[in-house]
Amino acid sequence: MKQKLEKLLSQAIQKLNLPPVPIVLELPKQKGHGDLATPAAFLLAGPAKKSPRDVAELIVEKLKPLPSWIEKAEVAGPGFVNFTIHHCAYFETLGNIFKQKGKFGSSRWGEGKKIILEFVSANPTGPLNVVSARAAAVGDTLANILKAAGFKPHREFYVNDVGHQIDLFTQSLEARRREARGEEAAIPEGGYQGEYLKDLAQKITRGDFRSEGLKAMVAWQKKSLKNFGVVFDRWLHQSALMKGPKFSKTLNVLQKKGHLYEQEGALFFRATAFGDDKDRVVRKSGGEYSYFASDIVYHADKFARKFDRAIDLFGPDHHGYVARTQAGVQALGFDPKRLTILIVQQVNLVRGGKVVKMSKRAGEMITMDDLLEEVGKDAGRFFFLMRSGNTHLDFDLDLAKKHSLDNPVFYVQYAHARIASVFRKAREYKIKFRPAAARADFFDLPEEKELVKRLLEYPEVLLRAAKELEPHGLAFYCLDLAKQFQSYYSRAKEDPRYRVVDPDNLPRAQTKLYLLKNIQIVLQNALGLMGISAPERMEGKE
RNA sequence: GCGCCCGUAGCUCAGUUGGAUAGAGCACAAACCUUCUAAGUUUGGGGCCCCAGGUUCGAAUCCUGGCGGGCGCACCA
Repeated sequence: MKQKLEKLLSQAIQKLNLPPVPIVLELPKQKGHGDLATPAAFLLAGPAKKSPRDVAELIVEKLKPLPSWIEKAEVAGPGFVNFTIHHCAYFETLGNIFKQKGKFGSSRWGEGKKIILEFVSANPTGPLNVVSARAAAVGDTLANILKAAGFKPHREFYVNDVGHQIDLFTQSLEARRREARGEEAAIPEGGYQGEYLKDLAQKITRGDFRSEGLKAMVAWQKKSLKNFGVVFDRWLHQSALMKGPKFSKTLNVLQKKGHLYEQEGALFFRATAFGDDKDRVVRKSGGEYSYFASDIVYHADKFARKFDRAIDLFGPDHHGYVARTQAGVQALGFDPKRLTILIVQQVNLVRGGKVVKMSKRAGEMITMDDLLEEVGKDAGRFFFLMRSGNTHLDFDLDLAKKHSLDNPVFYVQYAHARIASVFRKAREYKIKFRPAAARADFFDLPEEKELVKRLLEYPEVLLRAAKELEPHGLAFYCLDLAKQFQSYYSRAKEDPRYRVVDPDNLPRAQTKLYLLKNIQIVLQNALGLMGISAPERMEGKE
């Protein structure tokens, strides 16, 4: 419908001998401004040497005679052209949604390109925290969104199982074991104090502490993520990457291109040549390679594995690494645009209106497992997805676990469940839903047209989320759609024309069931992408 | 000091890439239950879009300079 109108408009502009301009069609915010509007006349006012209003008038003239699906086209305001679309045309579009079902909203924008998303990638030294949970929700949902937009996404977790932190972890674990045997032992400076190491130290009976300890931590993180609905395609261990031939090969490439130099016994990468503020150490003077070295190799490996694009989600404490990582990729000769680094910002847990203070040292931590247990997967994911990833998030624990409709995730799920409930009611009345029995002439209430307009927005919302790599638009869309539906539904109390299940008027009932089914499809699609369940009925009333 | 992010209703935040009179939820005030789920809906008040310049038909949105907040600036990962 939109495309058809765009075409008509560009034809009209051509007939006026005006230069082609990109046609923008937007949904007017104001009621009374029609269903679609274009500001095209503003862009053409200059070349035409006329006022925007006059140009708009000319365009409307040239559009005549209007096709039957356009009710009217009028000039308004300083030069907008507003179109009112016949409600039958909206009814027709429902057929598309109904036919496409779970595919409605998908596109081929990504052209089947392979895209790797690396996220969470927390150190295997302890349980996952709430920022990791946020990264998991955002990363996983982005992968789903990109898939719907025509990419082939791959989820990867990079396990940093090498280096100083791992040494500390091993030493802490050993200290806990000696402690358990009644020996005197101290956790090393900067080591890991958490209680979980006490349990772990007792469980490990054979093999070496380092590898068994890491194995247990990775398994734990894997389990936490699975409970949150996030399953990675691959867990890549840094140690494996460093053992392979790729490591020296990649560094040789940098060496040959002259991007490395030695100074004071250390090997430096000339990151400043690519926009970073400092050159970065690749091999320390002690002979060990830095974390950064392995990260460059990892990114080279991503592109060597034929991924067209790579997306990294970094935690708030790593944003100083963005410039050097981009620099590394560029120095290796890859187009830096192929790598996008997103920052997942800090999470403040709020309880009773106050930020929950956490201290890692004192062991006062709320982990991802704690959060999941307290608020559940659905609320957890929805709350993380309500905000853009790169802004700080206040996570209201009290609200998230409320089983009432103040809770946005419940509100959306309730809309879905309510539709399911209407269908159950229809069966009680022996009304068998037949989509083909829906009729345009019973699709006549203004709210119904508005609802379909909302449904038609969904593909654009989804595509936009994919382009911007921002899932929060989807969450807001669900809320808007749910609200619009609830409002429509509620009118049945005062006005029988809004009642769906009316055994005395079967065509009307069928038409409304058809509309509701389409709303349900879109809600299911959106919730599905976010990894949130779409329940048939709401339970657990408090 | 340098870099990145942020500043919109009392609070938490949207704002369709520069469009019409800036929106939602919560909170506050009021109205509606012989119902397809009131676990709901409707209405109302509430704004120097941090400040000052600039760009143009038009700015919350873009540019410059400030102010305020967060984070980062290791031969740690």
